[in-house]
Amino acid sequence: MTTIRDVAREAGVSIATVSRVLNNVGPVDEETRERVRHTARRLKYVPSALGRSLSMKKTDAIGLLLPDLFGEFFSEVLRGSDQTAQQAHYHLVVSSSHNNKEEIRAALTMMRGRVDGLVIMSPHIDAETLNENLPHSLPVVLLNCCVESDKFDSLNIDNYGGAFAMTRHLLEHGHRRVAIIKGTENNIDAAQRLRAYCDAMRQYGGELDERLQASGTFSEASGYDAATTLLELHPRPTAIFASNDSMAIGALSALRDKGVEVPQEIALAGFDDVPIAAYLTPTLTSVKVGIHRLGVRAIETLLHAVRNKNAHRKQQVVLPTELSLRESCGCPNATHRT
Amino acid sequence: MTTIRDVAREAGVSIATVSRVLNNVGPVDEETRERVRHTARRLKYVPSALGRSLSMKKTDAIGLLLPDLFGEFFSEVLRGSDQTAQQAHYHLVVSSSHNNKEEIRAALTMMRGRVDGLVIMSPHIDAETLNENLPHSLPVVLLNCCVESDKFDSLNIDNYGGAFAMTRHLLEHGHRRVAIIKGTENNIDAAQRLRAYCDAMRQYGGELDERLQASGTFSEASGYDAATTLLELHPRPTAIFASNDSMAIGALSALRDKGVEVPQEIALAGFDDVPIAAYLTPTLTSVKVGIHRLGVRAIETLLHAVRNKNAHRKQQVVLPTELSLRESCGCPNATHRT
DNA sequence: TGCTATATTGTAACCGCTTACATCGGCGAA
DNA sequence: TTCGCCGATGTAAGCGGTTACAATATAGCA
Repeated sequence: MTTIRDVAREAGVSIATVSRVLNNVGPVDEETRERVRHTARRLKYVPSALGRSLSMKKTDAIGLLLPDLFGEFFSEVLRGSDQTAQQAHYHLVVSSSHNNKEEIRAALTMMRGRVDGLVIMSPHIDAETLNENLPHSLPVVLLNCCVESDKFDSLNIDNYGGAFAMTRHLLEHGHRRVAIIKGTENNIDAAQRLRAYCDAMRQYGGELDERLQASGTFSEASGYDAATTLLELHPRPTAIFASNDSMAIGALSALRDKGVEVPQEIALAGFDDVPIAAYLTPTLTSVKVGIHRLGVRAIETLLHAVRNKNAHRKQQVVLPTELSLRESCGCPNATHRT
Repeated sequence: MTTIRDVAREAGVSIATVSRVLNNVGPVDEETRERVRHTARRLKYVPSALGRSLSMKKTDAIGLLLPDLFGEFFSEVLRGSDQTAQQAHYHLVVSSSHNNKEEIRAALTMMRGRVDGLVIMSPHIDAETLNENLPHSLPVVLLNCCVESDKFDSLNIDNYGGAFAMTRHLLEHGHRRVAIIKGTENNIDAAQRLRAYCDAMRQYGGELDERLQASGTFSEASGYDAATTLLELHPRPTAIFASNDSMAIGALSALRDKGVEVPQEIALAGFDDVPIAAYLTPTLTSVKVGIHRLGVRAIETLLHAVRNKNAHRKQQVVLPTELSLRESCGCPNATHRT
């Protein structure tokens, strides 16, 4: 692999001159410039990002830590992030499936020195672990983490607001036995959504019954199983609120297999509003989060921190949600495809 | 940020000793070892990946170039890749939306020196561009690229075989007017699938009619539109083969909106067999590619190349496909959920 | 002609790490 | 005792860049 020294030798100049030419900095004689350019091209020279990073103390890369990569949710976050990072000429170093502190710790140290900043999406992390494993100077954006600290920028989905609004919406359809398919145990999103569901049920005359709270793990399969379980109840719930769209899709499948009409016999709603929600049969009512935008915002926030060398005032933002009302909840004038 | 020098100074040893302790290499007195370890911990020292990479000439990172990040297909490839890379203690540097040569070129040089190897998934790249922009020594695995060269490891989906089998399957259901929703123009996968469709139609008594070949771009929306167009034909097609699952999902949605029963009035099949295919209504018949496995294989192949310093014999592999027969094609004993 | 300002280029230090080689005691064998 | 060996540690040369500073040449000007 050709280095800057090879180019310098071939062009008969010093490495400083080569560097100057290639970075368009400092005065260089036009003829020399041309000669260096030509030599570099001839030798197919490409500067090593590594050497540059080391001496410039910046890597032009940012790390993205995700708990998982399964399903449309993460894929959308990633898409938004990649797009935004790329526009700013940054690279994305992705790392997923960090489901406990130890894995997170390992990932954090692995990223060390490799990236200029970090977007962390981890329902399991706490402020202490972060402080212990991150240099104070490294810009970090927490995405949907349950860390309450004004030392970090954070972006959170309004889980409570969204779930509350959706539960209330279902209740306003006249349902009283509204079931919920819960998300993964100990998951902060899952917990907040569940709490909102309970509060709304209590507040708007829903029938609060523990048996209406089925367990799930945010996967299609768990949604399928949960719905199957719920169908065995007497009396059956008349509406099901799945804590995310994947489980709603699984539930939908189960209901269909059992010959239950949605929304006529049982209404259904999800959370996240993934792109395919609008293409399901029936179209799926969901809590719109703006996942792609979430990724975009995360990177934007991080880049801002990077540019200010992390000396800026940290912001804790809660992104509002809205309801995407479609057929599955029984809305008469459902928006079909948005 | 503390460096190895800080630790050395604090511990009263040379940087060489610190390095030896931290890497468990060479003989070090037990007491010294303990002292260094303790100092490192006290100073919260974490070796910089950058410095290490530069001197070791390896980055422990591999690059993944994707054409896009939209939908479950890429998300699954990525998931398989990440999982495999992580197990081998490698990082993934992801970069997407490279839709023309220039963007690819840019991405290739950006990756330069940053990664130990590259997985390239690009329907648009050609061997020449690759050779010109990559050092000969850099291990590369081509994923679904239309490059015919024994200079590169490559992994290809058996587009032709899969599409041929699916078209044939639809014809064997008794359909003669089988329509296809084509993929993005100039896309190699799209072209191969179309060719197989035509061949199968010709060979097994299908009605070869250009109007049965609707345009699409691999997105749900384009599938929706294509199906809408196809429904206006007289006579209508009795089966639709979408070139990927996203378009099949869009088509399904369109058919339902028009009150067309699937599979009774029109049979439907997709390609890729994304995870949710088994959860749709009706469950979607598709060509199973094993997307996750594709990502796994790509990384495995690449790591093999990395370990052999790219001096191994390159292999061109075509991954077989199989049919996942479910309800949407009208199969009586459809596999429901696999 | 001598002096200074300026344009161009080179020298070398540094970024943080690994590692080949040198150094230095201490110990067993001749 | 003396020599060679070995274990423990330090020294310094890279890895591939950037850049402050020095050096040189050239031109402008008094």
